[in-house]
Amino acid sequence: MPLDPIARVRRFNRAVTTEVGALDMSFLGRGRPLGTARVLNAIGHGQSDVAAIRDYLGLDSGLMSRLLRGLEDEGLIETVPHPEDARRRVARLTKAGRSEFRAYEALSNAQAKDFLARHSRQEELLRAMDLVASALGRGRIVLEEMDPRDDDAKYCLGEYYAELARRFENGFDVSLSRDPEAVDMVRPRGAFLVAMSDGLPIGCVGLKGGGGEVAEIKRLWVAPSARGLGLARRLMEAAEDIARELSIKVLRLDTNSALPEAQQLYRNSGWTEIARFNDDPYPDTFFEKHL
Amino acid sequence: MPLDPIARVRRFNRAVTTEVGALDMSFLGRGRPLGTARVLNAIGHGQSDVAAIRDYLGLDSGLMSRLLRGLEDEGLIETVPHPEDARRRVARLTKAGRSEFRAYEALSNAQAKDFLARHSRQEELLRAMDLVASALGRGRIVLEEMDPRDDDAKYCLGEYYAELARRFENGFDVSLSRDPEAVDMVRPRGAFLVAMSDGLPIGCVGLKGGGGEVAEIKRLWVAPSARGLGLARRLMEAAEDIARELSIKVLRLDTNSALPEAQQLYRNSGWTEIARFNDDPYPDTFFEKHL
DNA sequence: CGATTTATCTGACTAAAGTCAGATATCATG
DNA sequence: CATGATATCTGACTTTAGTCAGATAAATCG
Repeated sequence: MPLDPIARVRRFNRAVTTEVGALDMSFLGRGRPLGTARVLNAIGHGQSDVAAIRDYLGLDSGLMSRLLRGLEDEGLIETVPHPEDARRRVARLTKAGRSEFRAYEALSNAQAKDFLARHSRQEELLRAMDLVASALGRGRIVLEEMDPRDDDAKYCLGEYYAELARRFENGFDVSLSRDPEAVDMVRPRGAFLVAMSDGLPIGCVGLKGGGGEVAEIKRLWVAPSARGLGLARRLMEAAEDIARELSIKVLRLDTNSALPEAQQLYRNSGWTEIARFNDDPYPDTFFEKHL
Repeated sequence: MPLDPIARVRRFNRAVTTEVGALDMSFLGRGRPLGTARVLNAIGHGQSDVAAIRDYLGLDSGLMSRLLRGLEDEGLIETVPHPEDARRRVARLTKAGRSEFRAYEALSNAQAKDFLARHSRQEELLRAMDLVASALGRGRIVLEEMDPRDDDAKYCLGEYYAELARRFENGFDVSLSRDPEAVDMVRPRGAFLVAMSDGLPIGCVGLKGGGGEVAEIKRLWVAPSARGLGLARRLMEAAEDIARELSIKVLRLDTNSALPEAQQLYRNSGWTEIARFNDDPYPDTFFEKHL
C-alpha cells in the first residue's frame, strides 16, 4: 500500500510554505514593505519596462505607479520615457539603488547558503530541488540563442560530454570526435540554443551550418532534472525554425543507439534514417529531415 | 564547472514561491480572507488550543481574537473555556464548520491532483518532493507511539521488508523470520514508534519486550527521503527512553552486514557486538546495550 | 488631422493585516 | 487571600495591498 500521492503533494506544499516564508523572504529584513522590495528586485534583475514588471508581479497599474514613486522618492530608481515610445516608461537603478539591490542579493545568497549548511546530503537535496524547480518552472523555460563559447553553453556541453562518456560503452572523448567549430554554430552559418529555467541552463542544441543548404543538428542535451517536460522537442523545433530562417533546406544529424530516447524523438518528428554521412567514430545511426 | 549550489537553491525558491501561490492557495476560493481561512484550517487539522493556533500561525493575540470571533459569527466554530484552565480557550468546529473544512480539504486535494496531472514522471517528481519536504520539515518530525497494527506502522513495516528484500543477497521473507507478535511491541511489554513528518510516516522502530529485564530493538527503518537527518538515532534514543521507563536493563538487537550504515549507528551509540542469541536465518551480527 | 487606443498617473476609496495599550478573568504562589 | 502572572479580549489605531474611475499624454490609424 503506497502512500497517497495527493497526501505527498500536500505535505510538500506544507513543508515548503512553512519554510519558504523564512527562506525566500530576503525581501524582508531591510525595512521595506514586500511590494516595494519586489519591484526593486525585479528592476535589479533587469526588468526595466514598467509594463513588464507590472505584468511579472501581477500588479495593478495604480499600485505600480505608487510603488515606483516611492522608490524614486527614496532615490533608489529613476524612470525615463522609453526612447521608442514616450508613453511607456523605463525604470533603472540609481547608484544607491544598485547598492541596495546588492544588499538584497547578499541577503538572499546568505539565506540560501544557511539553508544548505543546515542540511546534510547536499548534492542529493540539490538534485531533488532541481527536479522540482524544473517541473514547477516548466512554463518559464526560455530558449536563448547564445555563442557556444559562453559560460552557460559551455556548462551544457560539458554535461553533454560527461553523459556520453557515461552512456557509451567505451566512453567518449571529444577530441576524437568531429567537434564543430564555434563559428559554424553562430549566425549567419548556424546557431546555438540554451534552455534557461529561472536563470539556470538546463538544455541545449546546436545548429551547425557551413554556409550551404545543408546543416547539422549537434549537441542536443537536456539536464536529467528537466527530462520528461518535452524540452528536447522544443529545442529541436526552435533549431529547425532558425534553420528555415537561414534558408537551410536539409538537416542531418548523427547519433548513437546507446541513446534510444533521442532516436525515438527523431523518428516521431519527421526525421528519416539515412546512410552514414561522416567518419566520426562515435555515431552509428544517421538521420535526415527536409524542411 | 558545476552549477553554483546557491544559485540552485535560489532557483528552487523562485520556482516554488511562484507556483506555490497558485498551489497551496486552496485557502482562497471560498470567499474568505486568508487569515480567517488559515485559522479555520488549523482548527480543522486538530489544533484546538487558541494559544497553540496563535503560535502556529504566528498571530497577534488581538488579531487572533477577532478572527475567532468572525468564525464564531459565521457559525463555523465555537469556543469554550479549557476544562483545566478557564483562562485558556479551546476552539472546535461546529457541524457547519466541519462541512466548510471538508470543502477546503476537497479544494486542496483537487489542486494537488491537478498539480500531479500537469506533470509527467510523477513517481520521480514525488520522490524529489518527498526528499525536499523531509529536509525542510526536519524540525517538525514527531515520533508517535502507536500500535504496530495501525496503518502508518504497517506502511513502514511494509517498506522495511521491501528494503530488506532488495538489499539481502537472497531476498527476505518475513514468514521465515522471527516476526515479533504485535502484543510484544505494545505497552506494557514494549512499544512501537513511528516518525511522522507533516502527517506522513517516514520511519519506525520497535521495542519488543517479553515482560522481563531484557528487550529487543526491532524494525528500525527510515524512509530513503528522510535519511541523513539523524532520524534513526532519534528513533533509537526514544526507544531506549521507553525501555528505561519500562524498567528494562538490557537491550539486544540482530542485524545483517548488508546494512552497514545501521551497524555504524549502533557502534557509535554505545552498543557492543555480542554472540548470536537467536536462530533467525537473516541476521549475522548481534549487538547489546546496557541501560 | 482628428479619433481612437495605449501606457501611465492621480485621487478616492476598501479590505486585510498587524500593532499596542489597557481591561478582564482566571490561575499559581506564598 | 492578596499578589503577580497568564490568556484572552477590546478599542483605537497604522500600514500595506489592492481597486476603480477618470485624467493625461503619447502613439496609431484611417
